[in-house]
Amino acid sequence: MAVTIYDIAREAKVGIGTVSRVLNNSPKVTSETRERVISVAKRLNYQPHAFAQALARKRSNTLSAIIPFFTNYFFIEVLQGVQETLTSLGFDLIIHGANNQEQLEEYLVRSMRKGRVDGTLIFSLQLPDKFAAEFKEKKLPLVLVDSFHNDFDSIRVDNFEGAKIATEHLLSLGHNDIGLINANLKSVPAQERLKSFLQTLQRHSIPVREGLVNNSSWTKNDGFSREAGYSDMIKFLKSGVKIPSAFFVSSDIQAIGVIEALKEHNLRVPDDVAIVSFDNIEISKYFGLTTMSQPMYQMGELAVKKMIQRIDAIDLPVSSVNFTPNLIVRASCGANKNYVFQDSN
Amino acid sequence: MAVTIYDIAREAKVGIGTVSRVLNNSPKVTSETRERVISVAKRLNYQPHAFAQALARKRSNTLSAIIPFFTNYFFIEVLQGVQETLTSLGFDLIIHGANNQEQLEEYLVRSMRKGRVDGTLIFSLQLPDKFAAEFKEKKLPLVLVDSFHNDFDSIRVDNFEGAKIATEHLLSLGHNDIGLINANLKSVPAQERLKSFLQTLQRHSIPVREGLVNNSSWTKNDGFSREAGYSDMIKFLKSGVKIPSAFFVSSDIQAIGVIEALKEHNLRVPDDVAIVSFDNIEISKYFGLTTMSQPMYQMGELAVKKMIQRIDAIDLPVSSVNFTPNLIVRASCGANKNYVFQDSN
DNA sequence: CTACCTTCTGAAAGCCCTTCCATAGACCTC
DNA sequence: GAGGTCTATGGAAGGGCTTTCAGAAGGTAG
Repeated sequence: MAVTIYDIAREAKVGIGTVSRVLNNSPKVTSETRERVISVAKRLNYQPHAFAQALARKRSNTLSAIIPFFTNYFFIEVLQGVQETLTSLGFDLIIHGANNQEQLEEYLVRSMRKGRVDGTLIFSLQLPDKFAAEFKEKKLPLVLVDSFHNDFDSIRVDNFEGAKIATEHLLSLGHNDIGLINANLKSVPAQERLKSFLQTLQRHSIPVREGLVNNSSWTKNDGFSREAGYSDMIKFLKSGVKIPSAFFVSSDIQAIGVIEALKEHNLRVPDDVAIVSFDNIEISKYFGLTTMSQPMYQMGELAVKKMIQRIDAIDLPVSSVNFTPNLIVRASCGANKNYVFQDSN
Repeated sequence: MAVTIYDIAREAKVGIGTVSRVLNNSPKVTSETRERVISVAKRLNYQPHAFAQALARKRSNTLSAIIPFFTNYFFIEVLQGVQETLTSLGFDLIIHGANNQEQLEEYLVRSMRKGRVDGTLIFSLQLPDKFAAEFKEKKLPLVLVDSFHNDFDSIRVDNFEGAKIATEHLLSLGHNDIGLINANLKSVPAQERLKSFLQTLQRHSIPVREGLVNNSSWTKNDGFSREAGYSDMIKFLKSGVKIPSAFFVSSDIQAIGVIEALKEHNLRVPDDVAIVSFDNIEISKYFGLTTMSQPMYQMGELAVKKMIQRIDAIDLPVSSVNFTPNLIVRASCGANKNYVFQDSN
């Protein structure tokens, strides 16, 4: 039924070895037989059987990606980078959306199934120690994106540098009384963004008034949510602390809630309060948010390149890359009075 | 190096056939030998080799999904339904993001590679005739989501019913002068939504004034874009036609542009103009859009179920399912004065 | 013309599994 | 106790490919 190399061999009056050699561009075939085989293969509309190839080659040319389920623009973008790079290399991508620890582990087990995939990409999820050990021991290629582990390649965003740029942007606009609406300090990015915010102000000798630093106590999504931003801002407004002229908010999604809360108290953004946030998720453009953009596509691209290197040489020294986020100036900081949002910005 | 059933057979002092039977839960094994084999397999940390299995079973237990990368939220939601259902069935999902016709075709070719996948899901993309014929001839399972072809199973949203519900919702709120901001009529959903809008008004004996029906001339994304909504609304406002009390807008993303345009002309939503749109994309809740929600997760779920059926019986009659969208009442129609958006609604 | 290389080729082995087939042994039956 | 049935089991075959290996064919040199 399906065309195999045996069919081609018969029709072209050669052996199967020769057919295989032709199809794999081995140099040791006369151009005459090569032509003959190729023409027969075309005529029969031959398609190689991927699994048989993978079995014989001990190489599947597919990767798996484990992702916290992608309601989030960040992943789509990164994924696009991953996927296009992979395609250009002839690889396939198996997607696993994990909503919780349990699923993550199930998918890790699957990814470890011998031969199934050549490597695994993990996005924004903490690698459990148990699996770290197992991947390491079995020498299975693993690359972390937006996550970190000492023993594996990782690609992250430099939260430190990003928060610094964001804070300095506000400083450069003349603000010298700046508040912080942060996520929950349980999250590493929140810790880093806080630390960098404080250090930057210190370096510029700007004091931070009591009550201006607000770390979220929300646990859901580590406080990276609209709800957290909204309620933390409401809490601040009710605290009686004098409102600063600007806020650095640790994520766009929180900033949306923050703006909502400000609006309810008749405070306009940016006229009364300037806002700079972090992430540049898709909807931030609809809100005119000035924010720190992560080079998502490139991160995906690089993740794949690292993975390929790792597959080819599993014992390469581990590397960790930090991407510096870019400042996107829109309306919320007050610097771009003419901001009109377009589908492309 | 890697543990195979031969290793297990040797250690457990049985034949490989027995090992295989145990691992596949065949009933014809004594519980005694079963136990022995299982304990050895556990001890050796045996993992079956997926490709060898696929080769022997002629079944790969993986599907491919071809997706337009730009439709973001819709497909992500659907995908979640697809992926979770698939996982529960032990299937894997290979993702192909197609940005253009060329890529679509490349991925179709890949999906047809013998044995690679058991079936292909196509999202929101038109299946080229050439491939339709080939899939049909080779009897490769194919299911279309948010797309249609006579020869294959498809799962869609009932645009007709949706537009009717949306229009009737506006009528029920007392509007009897309603405009339409539609996408480009090149797109089938736009055609259906227009037709249903007109028929519904006619059925209720509501006349449609000259100039109230606005079909977009944008070609990018068939006019399903914020830009199109914005500029089509601006054009309407400049046309001199008296503004109706409500608009049905053919997609949420357009509605966002429409609202922007209205705002610029100092028209408030819903006080001056009520808006109902279509899709219920994620960000619509941030804008308080009253809209028609598509049961995206369920569509994904059903797509998988159909696919599994199709794989098991390729000659089943072709089926086409239409999901009826749900009306989500938020602020933009004026019916829900208390709407406060929450992360969950 | 023989001996020796080279180059190309066919076929077998191997990748790891499932499944079919034949057989050994247990158990019945008359 | 011979003949028959049934069940559990071992092992070969087969799935489609790559790769190794040995040998055929052709060329070169002495």
